[in-house]
Amino acid sequence: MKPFTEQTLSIIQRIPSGHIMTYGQIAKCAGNPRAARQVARILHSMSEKHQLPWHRVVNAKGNISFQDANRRKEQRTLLEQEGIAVINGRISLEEYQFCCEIPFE
DNA sequence: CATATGACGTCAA
DNA sequence: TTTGACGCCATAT
Repeated sequence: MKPFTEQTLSIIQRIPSGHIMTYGQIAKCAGNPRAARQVARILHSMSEKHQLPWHRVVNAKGNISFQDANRRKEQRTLLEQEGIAVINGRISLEEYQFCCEIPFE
C-alpha cells in the first residue's frame, strides 16, 4: 500500500472526465474511510502543482465545498464544460459519481 | 443521541 | 524555505 497522499492523488487523477467523486469516497478508496479532511487538504495544497482535476471533487452532498463565490462559479463552469449539470451549485451525485472500486496496491 | 463529513494546521525531511 | 505526510474535532443530518 502506497502512502495515503499518493493514493489520493492517483485516484483523483483517475476520475474520468464528466464524472465526479466525493471526499469520503476518495478517502475510502485511498484506504482511510475517515480521512476526508486529508483529501481536502491535499486538494487545497497540491492540486495546483500536480495538475489535479480538483473541479471533479465535490463533497458528499454534491455541492461545491468552496466558500468563495468566485471559486464556486469557476468550478461550476469547469464541470459544465465536462457535461456535468450543476443546478444551484449542486451536482447529481447519482448521475456523475464515479464508483471507485479499483484495488490499489 | 449517534454517525458521517470536512478545500485545515502542524511537524519532519 | 518549501513540499509531503498524518489525525483529532466540530458541525450537520
